[in-house]
This record gives sequence, C-alpha cells and structure tokens, in this order.
Amino acid sequence: MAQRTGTTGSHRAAPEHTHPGDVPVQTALAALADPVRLTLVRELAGSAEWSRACGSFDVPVGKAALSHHFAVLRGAGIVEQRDEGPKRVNRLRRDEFEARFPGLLELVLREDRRQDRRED
Amino acid sequence: MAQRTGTTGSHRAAPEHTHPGDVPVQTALAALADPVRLTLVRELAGSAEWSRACGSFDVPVGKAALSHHFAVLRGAGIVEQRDEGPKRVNRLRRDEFEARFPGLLELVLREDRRQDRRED
DNA sequence: GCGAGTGTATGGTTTTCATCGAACAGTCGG
DNA sequence: CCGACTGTTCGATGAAAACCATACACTCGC
Repeated sequence: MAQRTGTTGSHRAAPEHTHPGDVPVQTALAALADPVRLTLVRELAGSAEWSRACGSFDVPVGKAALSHHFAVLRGAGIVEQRDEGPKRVNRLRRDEFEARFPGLLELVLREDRRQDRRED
Repeated sequence: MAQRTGTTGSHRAAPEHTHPGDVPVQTALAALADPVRLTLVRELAGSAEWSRACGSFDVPVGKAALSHHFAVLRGAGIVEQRDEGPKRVNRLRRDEFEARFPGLLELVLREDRRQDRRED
C-alpha cells in the first residue's frame, strides 16, 4: 500500500459528508441562518478551494464551537473537507449545492457585498 | 374621518409590517427554517391572496404559538396581514420578497412538490 | 519519541426559541 | 349589551442549540 486517502498518507478517520442532494431545505436554511457559519461560508467563497484550514477563519468562537459549526456545514452539504497533514482544509461545494438549491448560495454571498447599508 | 384602515372600519391596531427590503438575509433564512412556518408559507402560496385567516391553517400548534409564527413571518417581510372583521387575513408578499431575495421563496415552494422522496 | 500545532470529543453552562394555558382586546350578530 | 369567535399578550416551561474549558487524537519536525 503506497498511499490511502489524503495528499499525504493520513491515518485519521475521513470526515463524514452529506451530499447536497440528500439535504432537506430546512436543514440548509438552518445551517445558513447563523452568523458564524455565514461568515465561514463567505470567507470560504472568497478563497481558493482547499486553501483554508478550519483554524484560519476570523470568527469570535473557540475551536470547539468552530469544529461544531463545520460539522453542521458538512451535514448540510455546503462544505467539503479533506485532511492535509495536521490540518483539515475546506472547499465550498458551489456547483453541487447550487444544483440542489438554485440561487441560495449566491444569495447569501451577494448579501456579503450589500452588507448592512440601508439607513433610509 | 370616514374610514380608517381596513375594508370595514377597524378600531384595532394595524399589524406592524417590515418591508422585505429592510430584512437581513439571516432573518429571512431563520424565518423559513421552521417546519410550522414553512407549512404556513406553502399553504398560503396555494391560496388566493387575502383568502386565508390565521386560524385557517392546518398546523399542530395552539393559537398562541400560531400568532407568534405569523409575527415572525411578518417581521421577515414574508407575509402581509390585514384585519377583516374579527379575522386577520394574510397574503404572501411574493413579488416584494422575490425582489429582495431572488429565488428563495420559489425554492422552498418547489420543495413542497418534491417533498420527501429520495429513498435510494 | 517529544513537543508544538491542529482539530475532535465530552461534559456542563447559558441562551434562545417554540410551545402552552390563561387572561385580555376587538368584532359581530342577536 | 351579551356571548361566540378570532387573534394577541403574558408568564412559565421544556427542548434545542451555541458556547467554553478540558482532555484526547493525530501529524509533523526535530
């Protein structure tokens, strides 16, 4: 056996993924209806695939909570994770998620630019 | 003063509405990420405008909770309400909401037909 | 193999939210 | 004006979810 899963040989359990096609709308909406996860998704969208490790995001929570949030995003079919050495790198499942929930991802991302204007 | 607000003269405080344009994505997503509210929206989508009073929906909750759910939907700019005699009738803000969150409403409604197949 | 770096799992606290029951406010028909 | 009907408000309860601190598991460079 030369290599198993990851880029380098990893003896760690690969993270369980849920395909977007198996995700109920409600789960997807709930996953995105959280400020921390929304930030993760947006930052992730602005980075190259597999370029961001879990700990590299700027969110105001401890690593335990952070790990939990990534588990939720994984369970909602929004992100894919892969072990790369000691770190776990991420990727937005843009196309697959888009196929399942057309426009949804684009919607929360567009909101990023729009931000919180609206002073009226 | 001849008449004030409603169809018939109503001396009741008109419900406070939030325009979809003033709604953060997060609020919209959270509002739709609930089974009861999702049912309300879907049933509402299948009915003529202003044809459904709050109490006419088939959801397994008491009227206190139901009233709360409608308040949430109102606050998310998803429904509009108007007093008509003793009852409060509803309307989906299809176009306005669509303008603010393109595709979102259609997404949760399409899911209605799709339902829970996916046995595979 | 040690130790630093990274992420997960566990246990317990706090917050948030859906829900109910009961009391209240309006509307309408007698 | 009374009583049926409809919906809101209030206070309390229970469940779910976010969070932290700690302890653990794995990778890698030395």
